[in-house]
Amino acid sequence: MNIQIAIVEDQDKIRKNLITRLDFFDDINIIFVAENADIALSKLRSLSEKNLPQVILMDIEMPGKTGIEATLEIKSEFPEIDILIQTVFENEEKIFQSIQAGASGYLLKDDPIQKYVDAIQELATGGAALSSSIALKLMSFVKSEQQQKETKAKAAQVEFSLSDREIDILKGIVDDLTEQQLGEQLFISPHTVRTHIKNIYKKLHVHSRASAVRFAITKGLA
Amino acid sequence: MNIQIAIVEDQDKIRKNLITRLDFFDDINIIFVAENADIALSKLRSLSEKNLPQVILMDIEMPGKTGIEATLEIKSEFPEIDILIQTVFENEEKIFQSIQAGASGYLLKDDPIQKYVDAIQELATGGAALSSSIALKLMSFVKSEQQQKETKAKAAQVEFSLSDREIDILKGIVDDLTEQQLGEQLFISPHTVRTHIKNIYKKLHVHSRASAVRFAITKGLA
DNA sequence: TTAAGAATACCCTGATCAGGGTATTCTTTT
DNA sequence: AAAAGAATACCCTGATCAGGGTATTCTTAA
Repeated sequence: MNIQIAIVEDQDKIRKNLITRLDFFDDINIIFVAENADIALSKLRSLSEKNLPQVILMDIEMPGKTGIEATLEIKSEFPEIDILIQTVFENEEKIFQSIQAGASGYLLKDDPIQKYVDAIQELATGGAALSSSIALKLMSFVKSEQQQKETKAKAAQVEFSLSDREIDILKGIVDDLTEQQLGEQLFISPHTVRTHIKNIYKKLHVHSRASAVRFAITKGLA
Repeated sequence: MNIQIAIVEDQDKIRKNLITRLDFFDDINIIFVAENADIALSKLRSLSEKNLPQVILMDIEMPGKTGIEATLEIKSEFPEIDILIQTVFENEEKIFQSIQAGASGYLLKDDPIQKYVDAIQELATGGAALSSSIALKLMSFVKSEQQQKETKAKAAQVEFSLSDREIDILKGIVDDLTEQQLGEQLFISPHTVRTHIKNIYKKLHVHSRASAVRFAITKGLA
């Protein structure tokens, strides 16, 4: 099948290189090339809907509007166009920003041209495309997103050296139990609960249940 | 470069199919094949460290231990082995579980064999490999993960119909201000603060600052 | 235009909390 | 054997909170 694409890239050399290498593939038609985001946008606006590119190859580092800003704008005006970000740097921050902005893929500039072609084809058929190192970063993000919560809790406990018993008490505070109720639940005197709470406050440098709850939840101890 | 792999797959047909198709590639050596997780584990244990496979192709749907459980076990015993999950279903839940368990890649069984080879090579060189539809799911997860946080806060405010002023008060509670302090900060009488707090409690069905803080933070209002 | 909601303000009372002590027992570490 | 930390328990006092009212003003929506 034939895929219409556009290229947005400020550097002459890279742009020309891309064109010649992609031109080699018969099923990929480069319908326009722009050297910055604004030119790209005005070209897009001048096209009739049925002549729009399906995929835009977008450089991330550009003078003026960055590829991320351009992606945001293009996606809001032309949501059906898939954007394939290309960059030389594996900057984690930028990767997430691009995804946020609505990019459908992320390639590194030293990926072989076949990768580009594969990626373009996958985007055109409704998938996403990621360089393997980018995929790795994404996966570790997803992985840590969960694990961090678990690991973090123990780290916080160690950092503030709360004892196991104090964690019990802290959880009770988060659950909004009175000293009385906590005592009953843990089979200790409410006086003891009070003592524990005082010690917890000292360790966490807080002076109220409200801030203890805030601490516990934000540190993942709840 | 030569890559040593192993295959864990319960279905005879698929297993044989994989073997013949992968055998075609000279730089991929299948050093063993197992029909379930336990057999795979014992084979791994019988090998000396330098003869371990670099990559294991793991079916996710298997009788007995699932591919996810197997991945967890293998990764804890042999962390340096990369695991490439393969499945027929694009089950979101399973994808995340696999990543959690430590898988380095995720393929669909109808991906062409070249994808398998590419994926194996990328894993062997330290990257990750994802089918394009899986990549898409991952990206939307990452995307929504951020956006949800923003959207959620307003949704919660609407859901519990807290007024803007009540949100001010709620934030003060999270910041551990007394009624007195809150009054000074918002230029209103502490009595008024009290009234607002009572109304907030009624709307949120809570009866203390601690639970209000918990609510505010977990709903993203803080 | 009338009702409802939001923001303001005040009163009262009992409950709970916060912070200050002190003390005993047990385990663990030095 | 001594010191330190953790868990237990009790006392006291002033501060703050929670929940129950009532009331006025203003805006917005029915």
